[in-house]
Amino acid sequence: MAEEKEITIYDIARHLNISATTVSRGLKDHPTINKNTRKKIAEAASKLGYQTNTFASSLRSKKTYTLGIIVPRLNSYFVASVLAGMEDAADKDGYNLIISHSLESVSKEIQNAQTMFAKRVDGLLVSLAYDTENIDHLLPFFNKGIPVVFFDRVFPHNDSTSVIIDNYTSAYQITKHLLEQGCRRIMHLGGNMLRNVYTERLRGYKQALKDYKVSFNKQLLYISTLNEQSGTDAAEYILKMKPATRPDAVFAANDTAAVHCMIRLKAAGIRIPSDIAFAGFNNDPISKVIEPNLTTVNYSGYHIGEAAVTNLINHLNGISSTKKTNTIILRSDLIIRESSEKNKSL
Amino acid sequence: MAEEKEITIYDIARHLNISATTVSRGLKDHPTINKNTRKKIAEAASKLGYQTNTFASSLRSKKTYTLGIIVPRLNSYFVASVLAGMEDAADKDGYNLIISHSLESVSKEIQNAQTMFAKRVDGLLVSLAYDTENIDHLLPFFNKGIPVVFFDRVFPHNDSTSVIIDNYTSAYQITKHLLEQGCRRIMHLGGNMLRNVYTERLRGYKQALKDYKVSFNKQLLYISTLNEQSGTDAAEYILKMKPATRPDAVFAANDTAAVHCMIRLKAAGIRIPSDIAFAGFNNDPISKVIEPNLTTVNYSGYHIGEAAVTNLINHLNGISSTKKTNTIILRSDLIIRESSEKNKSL
DNA sequence: TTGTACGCGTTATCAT
DNA sequence: ATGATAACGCGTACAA
Repeated sequence: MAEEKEITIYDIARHLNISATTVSRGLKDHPTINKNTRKKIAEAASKLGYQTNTFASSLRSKKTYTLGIIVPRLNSYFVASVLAGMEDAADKDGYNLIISHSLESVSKEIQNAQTMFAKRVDGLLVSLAYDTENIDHLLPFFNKGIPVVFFDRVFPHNDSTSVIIDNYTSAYQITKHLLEQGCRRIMHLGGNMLRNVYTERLRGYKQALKDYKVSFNKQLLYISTLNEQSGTDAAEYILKMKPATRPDAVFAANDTAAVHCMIRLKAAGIRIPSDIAFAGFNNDPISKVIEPNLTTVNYSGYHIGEAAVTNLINHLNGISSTKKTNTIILRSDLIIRESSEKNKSL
Repeated sequence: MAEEKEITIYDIARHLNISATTVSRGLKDHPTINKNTRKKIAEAASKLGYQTNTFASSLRSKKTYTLGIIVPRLNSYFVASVLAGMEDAADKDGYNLIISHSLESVSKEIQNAQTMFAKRVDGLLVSLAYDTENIDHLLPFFNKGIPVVFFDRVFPHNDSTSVIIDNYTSAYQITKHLLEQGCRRIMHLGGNMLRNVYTERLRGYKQALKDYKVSFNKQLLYISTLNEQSGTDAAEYILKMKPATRPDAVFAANDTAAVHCMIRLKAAGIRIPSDIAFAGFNNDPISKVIEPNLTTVNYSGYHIGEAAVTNLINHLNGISSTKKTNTIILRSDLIIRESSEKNKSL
């Protein structure tokens, strides 16, 4: 209840019989301040319980030490890992995060971008919504010179850095792996073709087929939102096919779809991997729980988040420029588990 | 590169030949402003591309429209759901979230609290770290009258609201269910006894045993951090017991521990539920993937987050007081799946 | 090395 | 219904 007045640099100044300017400088280790005075200022500050007023500071300096983050959805294990990495990297340099989600819709994404802009974030980190077709809503940032870093679901843009993994190669490897297991009718569960991650995974899939002289079959491409329901639906789609034309393998663009497709197929008596081999993408916790364990691509959301923020902060500090480093590609590895080991099974 | 100057209310004022005061009032729908002037102001504002400077506003009004959130860890499905609920509720009233994680350690939690305080958040939402023993680090908030809302992992405090579920009753119900399946040697995998959620779950477990005249056996209580490794370790612990003294059921305080304990036991040839029945807590996605599907307690992180933020904002608006509503208990339901249906199996 | 004086953009107070 | 003015707390050009 005691509405105590805030301690300001003036209080410290008065306390020490020096000027507020000196206090201001002393507090941020300005080079021209006497070591002794600086020490006295620090002591007085902590004694009086001084706390920098970030608004006053931001108002003057135009710096907020706040980064804006827009993710498609908060409740996903991958996104949560990314945020953890971002928070750690930001914290290390004294930055805070303002986080919002687009719920996979452009309109909310636009609104979020406006909020971030109004809040004057020092930089923006974005993973695009499912249906975003252009990035006009980010123009205010570009025009004002506020750095934007895309991660995972990126958009080609000259002045921005993108932090991704090599989706093409990973998809290629996983498809190649299935081909080497003897699979020839490999179905692909893909996502929205507006998003690089899904087009690249499809591209890798197609290229692998080509390299193995397997022609691409449109019937074996199933595009969806890749959620639990989509996985189940894909299974129904497969079950409706004549047994002879059914796929002998499924490569899903994420683990959620793969796993729920598996569950439905298993319930229908399909054996995995002997009838149909499976592979997913993400190395989600569920991939280690499903039986048989799911072959997938592991990549660290944590490191993506960390790299994205570190790059952004470096840029803010003038250490690196977003023009110089346009794309950061993080490692991703194929993890082979029983769901695709056709030769070992039985 | 074009470092354009920001548009201020003075620019609008000049544009319309009125005073900045009027503009300020018009912009926020102050009652004493002429409808017509208000309209003109709004038009000029959008025409000139005006954006409120939140720092200047916060500096003057002492209001930040920002809520601080401290969670134990970001990368958990439950936490992610909570954040989604919080973000939606906050967004509805124009509030932003600054999110940080304690990584389950008090020291980081203390540091986070200081940052939040320095950033002058209007309110704080906290779920405590694993080893937090007191909340002295929140005293600055209490002293300054900044409302604090605890959620999930709460701490008894008179001036704060807690948003939780009835962990005791849920644990009681789940234990009762196992007892009714005929289980008599029910093992409990519990968490840190500093945290309400785990003490309450243990309490419910014990009470159910008592009501069914089953004496509590210390050997059947396994306290851990409840992560994947802990689940596996618990399984090893069980496997080391003489078969005759092994539990005939396991009730874990979260799904992660339950599932990974199951996986290890299954690998050792133990049949579930016939040899050992299983129940978890959380209704995590993995509970629907493990075979047999895991009996658990479902409760919505989303709603917890939503309720916590809504309550906090209501309090800030003076609609409700944290003194009046001290605890909000959200519904949670027992979900019975095959992992515990002893009578149906075989 | 330290101090003076002013401005950042908004809102509260008091006046008209 | 509108305006003039000061104040919020800090940072910096300029001065000493």
